[in-house]
Amino acid sequence: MNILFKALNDPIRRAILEMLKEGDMPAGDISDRFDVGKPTISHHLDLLRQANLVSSAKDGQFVVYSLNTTVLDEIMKWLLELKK
Amino acid sequence: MNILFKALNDPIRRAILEMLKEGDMPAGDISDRFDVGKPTISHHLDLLRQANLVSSAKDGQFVVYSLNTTVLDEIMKWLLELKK
DNA sequence: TTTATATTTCGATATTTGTCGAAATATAAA
DNA sequence: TTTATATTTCGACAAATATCGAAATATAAA
Repeated sequence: MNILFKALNDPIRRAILEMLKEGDMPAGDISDRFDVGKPTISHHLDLLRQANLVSSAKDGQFVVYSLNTTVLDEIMKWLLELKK
Repeated sequence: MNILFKALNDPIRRAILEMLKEGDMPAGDISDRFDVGKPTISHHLDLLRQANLVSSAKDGQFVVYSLNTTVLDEIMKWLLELKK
């Protein structure tokens, strides 16, 4: 829960998730769309993976990232509980 | 959106929201339930108010805080969009 | 008016976080 | 095998954040 909110608490990471919604993407392509260095994006991707919001798979020299939305249910459940 | 996720990215602030779900509460009573100082809680309450997650009303010498769940819709909408 | 209680503001500090360039690792292409 | 491309790891640094004690502010009680 903690790590989930932490992962979502950054505009770049949220934008990455929105991008991955349109389809899987290698790290480099993700990086190209932001004005920060590759090591920074790599770090953001690492946090997203720790939160289980993305998964990654190696494809040749590329590392392809995919969105995983199932963990979002946890947050939604928490939010809905608060609204009850 | 940014400020909302930021406000939710702290276990104490989330616990405060859960407490306020059970009913309005003055700052002191909230503070009593945590192992951090009153200035710290005051700061957390300030962040929650900035995010519009709580409102406060003065009642004599007390400042009573109330939960405001309407802004949570914004997050839920964003989460649902991601799952589409 | 003086004293007590409730809360916030201020100033300082330790920790966390986002960022970078350089170096390391891994795979592909020449 | 050498060179090029993709990505991550490392080490460092600046900015943001959580926390505290002391002081300031506001209201209530004596």
